[in-house]
Amino acid sequence: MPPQSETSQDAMTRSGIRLTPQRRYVYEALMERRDHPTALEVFLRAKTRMPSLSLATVYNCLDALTECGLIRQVNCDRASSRYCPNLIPHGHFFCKECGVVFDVPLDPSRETAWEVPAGTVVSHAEINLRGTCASCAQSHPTSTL
Amino acid sequence: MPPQSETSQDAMTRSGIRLTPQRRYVYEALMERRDHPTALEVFLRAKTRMPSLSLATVYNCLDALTECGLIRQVNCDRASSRYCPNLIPHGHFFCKECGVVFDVPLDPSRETAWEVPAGTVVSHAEINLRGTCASCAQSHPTSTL
DNA sequence: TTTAGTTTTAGAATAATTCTTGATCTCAAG
DNA sequence: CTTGAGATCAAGAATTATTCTAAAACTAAA
Repeated sequence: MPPQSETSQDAMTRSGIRLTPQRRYVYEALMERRDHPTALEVFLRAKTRMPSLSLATVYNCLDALTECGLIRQVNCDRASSRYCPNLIPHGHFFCKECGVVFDVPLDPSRETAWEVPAGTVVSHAEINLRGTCASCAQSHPTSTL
Repeated sequence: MPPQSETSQDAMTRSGIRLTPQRRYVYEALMERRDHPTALEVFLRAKTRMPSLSLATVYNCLDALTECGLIRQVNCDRASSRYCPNLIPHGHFFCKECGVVFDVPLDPSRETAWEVPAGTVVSHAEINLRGTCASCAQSHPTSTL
């Protein structure tokens, strides 16, 4: 895990991959808003700054950035993968109504929340919540009893 | 949520969809082993009993069964969806080496493991663990220090 | 500079899933 | 019993996100 103070350059050097202009633009496109864009959305954002950029390169760059731990890939069901620059461990909430995705802080005691057989090595935990976000729930009189 | 004593017939009637022969074969193909088959694997299993069955119908049936709450769809990254007849709330572990998928019991205290904004309605929580299963970890001398 | 390895690009290919269409089935009303 | 509306099924086409391929461009080291 990269320490919070590490620069993106550091993280990539450590992983043995180069911080090319394309990778920098892709990373910046992801950092420029605190949302969870798809590869296509990242492509459209980054393309304004580097018109020669291709979608295949965006996929390559997102893979490279994910592999060196600078960003995270986020999946919900079989929808397009989304990408998240928040490296602090957290879960994700997906609103069924409006499609919004937001980070969900985790209680540090969550380590005890599951039991795996002895000898199992858990390297990554993914927590996805689905439901209705506060603003969508409000415009729905369904649960107002 | 269907009570544990409810038959599959009951669950489908309650949901207003019919328990057709195709849906029954698909459901039985899933129940016949305690694993997590893909739609294609379910198709191959069920086809031995009903050779006229088509893959599109298996997808339809799995959707119908998922919607009426008789089975669960399980996703890991962007791999094919898998299906799980275990209705007790639980997570899933995915082995990166051998691809095995198994159920992970959850600690009942997990409800407090995340914090969503006030007004958010969480209808479903998905917990996916990735790593190395016990038998793969054993054949790897990597963590033997 | 050569050279080997990495990266980018464009477009083709892949694969899981969904869609479309017409046939078939089911159930309830007449 | 018929009949008709709606649900379901099958086959294959279509979709779509993603990966692959091959050639060009780039980079860093010898």
